[in-house]
Amino acid sequence: MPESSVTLAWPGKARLFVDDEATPRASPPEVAHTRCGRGLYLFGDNARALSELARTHAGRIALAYLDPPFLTNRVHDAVTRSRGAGGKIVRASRAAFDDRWEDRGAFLASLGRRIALARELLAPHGSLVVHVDPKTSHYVKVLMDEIFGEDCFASEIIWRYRRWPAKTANYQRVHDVLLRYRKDPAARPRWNQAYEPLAASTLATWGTKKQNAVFDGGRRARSSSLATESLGVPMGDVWEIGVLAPVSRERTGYPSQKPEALLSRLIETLSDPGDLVLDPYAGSGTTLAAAARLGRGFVGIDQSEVARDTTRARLAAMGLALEAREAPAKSA
Amino acid sequence: MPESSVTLAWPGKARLFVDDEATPRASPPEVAHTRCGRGLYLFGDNARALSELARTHAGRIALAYLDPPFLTNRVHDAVTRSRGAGGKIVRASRAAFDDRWEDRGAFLASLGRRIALARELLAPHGSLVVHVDPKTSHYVKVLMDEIFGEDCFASEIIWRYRRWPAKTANYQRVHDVLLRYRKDPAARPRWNQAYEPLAASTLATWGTKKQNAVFDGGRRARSSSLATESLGVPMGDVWEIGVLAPVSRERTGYPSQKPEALLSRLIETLSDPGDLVLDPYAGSGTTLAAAARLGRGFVGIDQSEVARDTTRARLAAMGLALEAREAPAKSA
DNA sequence: TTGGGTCATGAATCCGGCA
DNA sequence: TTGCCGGATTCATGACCCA
Repeated sequence: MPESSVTLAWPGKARLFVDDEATPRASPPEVAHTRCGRGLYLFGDNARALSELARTHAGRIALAYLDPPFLTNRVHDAVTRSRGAGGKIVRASRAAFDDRWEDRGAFLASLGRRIALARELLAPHGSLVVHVDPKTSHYVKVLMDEIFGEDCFASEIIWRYRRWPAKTANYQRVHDVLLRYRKDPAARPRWNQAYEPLAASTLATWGTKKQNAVFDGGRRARSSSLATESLGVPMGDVWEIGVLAPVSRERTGYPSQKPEALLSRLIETLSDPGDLVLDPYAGSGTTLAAAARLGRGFVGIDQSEVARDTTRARLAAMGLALEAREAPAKSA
Repeated sequence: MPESSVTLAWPGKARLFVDDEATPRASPPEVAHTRCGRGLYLFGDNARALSELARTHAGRIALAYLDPPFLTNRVHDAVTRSRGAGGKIVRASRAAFDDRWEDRGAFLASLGRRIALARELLAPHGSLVVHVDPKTSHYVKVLMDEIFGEDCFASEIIWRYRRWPAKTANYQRVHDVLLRYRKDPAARPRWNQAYEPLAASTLATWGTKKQNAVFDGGRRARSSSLATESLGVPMGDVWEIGVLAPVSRERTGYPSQKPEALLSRLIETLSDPGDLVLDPYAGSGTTLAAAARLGRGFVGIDQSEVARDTTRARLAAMGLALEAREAPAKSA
């Protein structure tokens, strides 16, 4: 069956793989490379940075995590708090990233190009995860089917969270979507099996012991309970992880910050210690922090000064310093 | 922003609204209309049946639920169990529906045409829900954005279930996707607010009392706990509902049968008693049974004899009989 | 150290006021 | 009329304090 025969079409789609694309803002001309422990941080436009990495990191990335803006058509601010003279808390906000686009086509062209560039850096056993919301996920999935090939699609992961209620005549949105693709479905993938707790109904009937399917002359009989402890159910594709609490110590003030628990689960299951994790939309640096904590190397990219400063402070708090700049590689 | 500028493209997409489409099998030539209490059952090709309904039911449907095949490229069998001579259980299987397609384009053309036809039957306050899996949902969503207009998109509902764990080097799939669109975003929608239980952490801190945000001259002050009981948190778009247990009383043997709890939630929140619910892929009749139980009228359509027989038995068990055939309406 | 009670506050959505 | 802005609403949850 020719599965990839259905694709997205829009005026100007050809821009997708052209360097001179319509980005919301002028990008800084050069990419600054900085070391940080076993990690690397690139300050500059991520498309340009990914192109440069092709010379040094092709085929070396175990996990690429992309958390692009969600096509909100707004500028998002970072909020910093400090104590003023009278002990009063003073709030300041700086633009962290610009999520305004000419139209959906421009958004998809920009994202698609970066996905394709990041894909080139993946090891055969590697995978790439894109984090989106349920308004954009469908377009992005069809685009990724075209870029990767549909047989490389691995999972639609649902991140389910709880948050403040809003009055609306609709089911309230309480999930994000993570799309995972593999570089090469023929290669043995990186995979560290994780488990989640048994359902309450299972615990009531079976306790924490393993169940064993019993067959009676080809027919299914009542399962028996084994002496072995169950590890739990294999991790599913719906993850219940809390959003960052407003007063969480983890919170940096950077908008759209993701919880480290989410990234830790991805990194632990999809990479081994010592592997390299890539985040081209590094933002507050959650991916890099989680990777470092789990003994993985990392490559982070962002073009926003607020993002760079936030990440630097965050890694410094972990004892990792962004070192002095290396000479930027000449752009290709 | 011209949002609908991105659409799906495939060879032969023009077939979408043409009557002579590529269906996997020849469809029966006529549609048989049967009454059933306050309900209506149409036996025959659902595209033809929906066209016929345009003459009698245009603008009358509060909720259309479409549970099409998931592009599995297989024939799905219904299994019936009966006791044979020696008291032994004898199993028989009959083909229930054919889910083989020339390619994805043919599948989308067929489904899209039926979605467009069902849309015509919706009341202004009505909505249409398509039930798919995470492999097809993305294509269907982009198609529906084109049919309805993107501002009519209401929710991506995640149905999360638990099932027997399988060993696989991937996150196990434990969810289906339901896409909801509204006919007219300007009309006041049918909406009966439902609630789910408060989170454990909230119960621990606040009990079952409502919280109240307090503002002190524009600035945020400490929230207070009110005397009023909280109703719980408004229903979200991730629903945890068990699949039918293999031995459930509800189970009919029809493949792909959905739990009545899932349909009941949709019907209760999106329609009022006395409203009409439509299911063009009626299958085992879950939607019709749930609608009847909740005091809604229904219109069911299916072209499979197994489906019709299963539905008839199911409704009969509820005290509803499919009456003798009416004269089929002449096709347009 | 631990556990219970209290504190602080994010950000979706609606609505009313005002330009 | 329409569109923008800011106030009101409301759970969720880690931090913090104290015994």
